Amino acid sequence: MSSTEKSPDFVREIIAAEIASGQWDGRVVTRFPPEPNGYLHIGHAKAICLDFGVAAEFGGRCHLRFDDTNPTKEQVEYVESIKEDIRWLGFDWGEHLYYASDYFEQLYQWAVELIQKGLAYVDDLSADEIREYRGTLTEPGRESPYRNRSVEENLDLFARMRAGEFPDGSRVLRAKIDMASPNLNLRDPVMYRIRHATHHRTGDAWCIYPMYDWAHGQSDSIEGITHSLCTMEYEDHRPLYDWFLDALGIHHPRQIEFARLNLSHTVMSKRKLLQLVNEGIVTGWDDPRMPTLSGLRRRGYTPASIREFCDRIGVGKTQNLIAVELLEHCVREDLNKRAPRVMAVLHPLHVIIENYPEDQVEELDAVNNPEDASMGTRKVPFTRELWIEQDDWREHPPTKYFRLSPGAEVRLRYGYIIKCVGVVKNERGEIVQVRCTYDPATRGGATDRKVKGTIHWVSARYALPAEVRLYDHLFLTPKPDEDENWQAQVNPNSLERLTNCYVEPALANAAPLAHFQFERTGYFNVDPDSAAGRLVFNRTVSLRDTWSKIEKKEARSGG
RNA sequence: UGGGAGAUGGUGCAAUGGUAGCACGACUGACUCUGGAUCAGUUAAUCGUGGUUCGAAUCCACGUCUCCCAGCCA
Repeated sequence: MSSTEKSPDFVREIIAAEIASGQWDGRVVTRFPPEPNGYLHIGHAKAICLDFGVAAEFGGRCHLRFDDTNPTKEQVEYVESIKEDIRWLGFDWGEHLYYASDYFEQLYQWAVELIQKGLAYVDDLSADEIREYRGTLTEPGRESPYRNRSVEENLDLFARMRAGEFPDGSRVLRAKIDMASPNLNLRDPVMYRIRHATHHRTGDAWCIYPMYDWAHGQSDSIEGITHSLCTMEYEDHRPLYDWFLDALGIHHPRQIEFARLNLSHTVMSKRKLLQLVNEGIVTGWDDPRMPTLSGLRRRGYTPASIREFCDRIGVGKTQNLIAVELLEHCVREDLNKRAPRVMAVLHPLHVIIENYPEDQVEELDAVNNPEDASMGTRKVPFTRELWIEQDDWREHPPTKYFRLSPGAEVRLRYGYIIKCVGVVKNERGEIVQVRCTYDPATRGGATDRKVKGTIHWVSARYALPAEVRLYDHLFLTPKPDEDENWQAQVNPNSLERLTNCYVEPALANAAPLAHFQFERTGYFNVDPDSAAGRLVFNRTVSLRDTWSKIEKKEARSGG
């Protein structure tokens, strides 16, 4: 094994061993089974990369199957977004798009079969009574008084449940397993409940709907799935998964559980994400601060960076909390290679170059991406009046500050070396203008003069106004979930809108979602809110900032 | 006080009875027309106690701690 090669995770090890021993006829079929009750998030990306990745590596296939067994929570809007997000992430289910609802009739027939075998019964207990009869974690449950109805009566009642003769909640179909099992999932689990609700695909054809446990394994079986990969909380369900398949004597996939992804400074449960949306804490499922795939996409994350992230976090069984910094690292790494560089001033400060001719304009050559010469160069207009970053000028520079200050010199990126010769302040004593002179012999950096700092700039005459949205972690603490009052952890400053920014003219026609590096600042993309004449950018992630660390350290040591 | 699953640097993942390694982070330094990138280096870990063994992160025993399960959700 070469040192760069990653060792396979335990899931791939298991599958490889089975295939090597001749199981499954060498076929590997997996599935990604989302419920269309919300948008996909980065945690789903881990599962998608595993499900589709494993299938591809073993020459098999991966199905996309919507687990749509609960009409009251599901919507077509969600199925469309899920399909879009999976495609965007870079995976393809080909012909293999399925819905659990396609199997409702087969599931019904199999339920009838279990009734006939004496393995299922109709229960008239109410939901509350069923809970009461179920017992507790430490005490066994009790058998329902309806548990020993005749096969005929069960068949009749079940048929009438389907026919709509009974109101919601009046009866359920249960598997007859073991009310004393230490595994609660085996205490006669509910298979069907009555719900007179319109389903987004089957309409009003059904008023009884299968529960997850009853639908999932059998759907896997119908599709010939070999490996049903799911998260750890389903481990306790595996005995039930196996029980149904064995009772029916049908194709029996292997369920393997892995640990779900937890990411720092965010929440991942669909319930909580929905709450953030509904309560207006974010602007929608695709708010750039959300850990949803649509949010990450709008934020400027690339599919490759998310796939790389999923690859790096690995697949195991231990509960984890991945630092969001790793995700940020992955997107920087990817964007460093592909994002064109451009200059943009976020907090503008006016600079006048006193000895530069008023009417002169020079077109300076700028490199589009130093990491990739094939991306070429562009022209950037240089004029007497410029905008520079407020932070690139200090009246009283701290030590190790390499930028502009009274009497100091800096290089303007791709331009000239300038020297600060004065400032203009307003009545309140605020600096409104920095006066400089330039050295005409240093155009394009053509000099061996040593200047420590290089700063970015835009021409005041040619720059385009823009809005820039800066984002920070949605939550203040790494693990907001662990607090009952998780919403109190929301970061009130997770969004900062800068409406007075200037970008270089090359950005005039930037396409929505296009990625850029604003030199020395960070990676940004064009927000869909952007329009001609009203450019809007999102900061995907800042550049690594060594200076801010130095500054903090100096401040700490009293320097 | 039921059942299930886990525990390796700050974080995540390896090592499958034989030198505890990789990545992120943090910290040094080199280089640089981005205080970016790149390069070199440093830091830092086997939950505890016993046992088996020439040798234990790995096997055994007993503890400890964490997570999941009492939906007619998935």
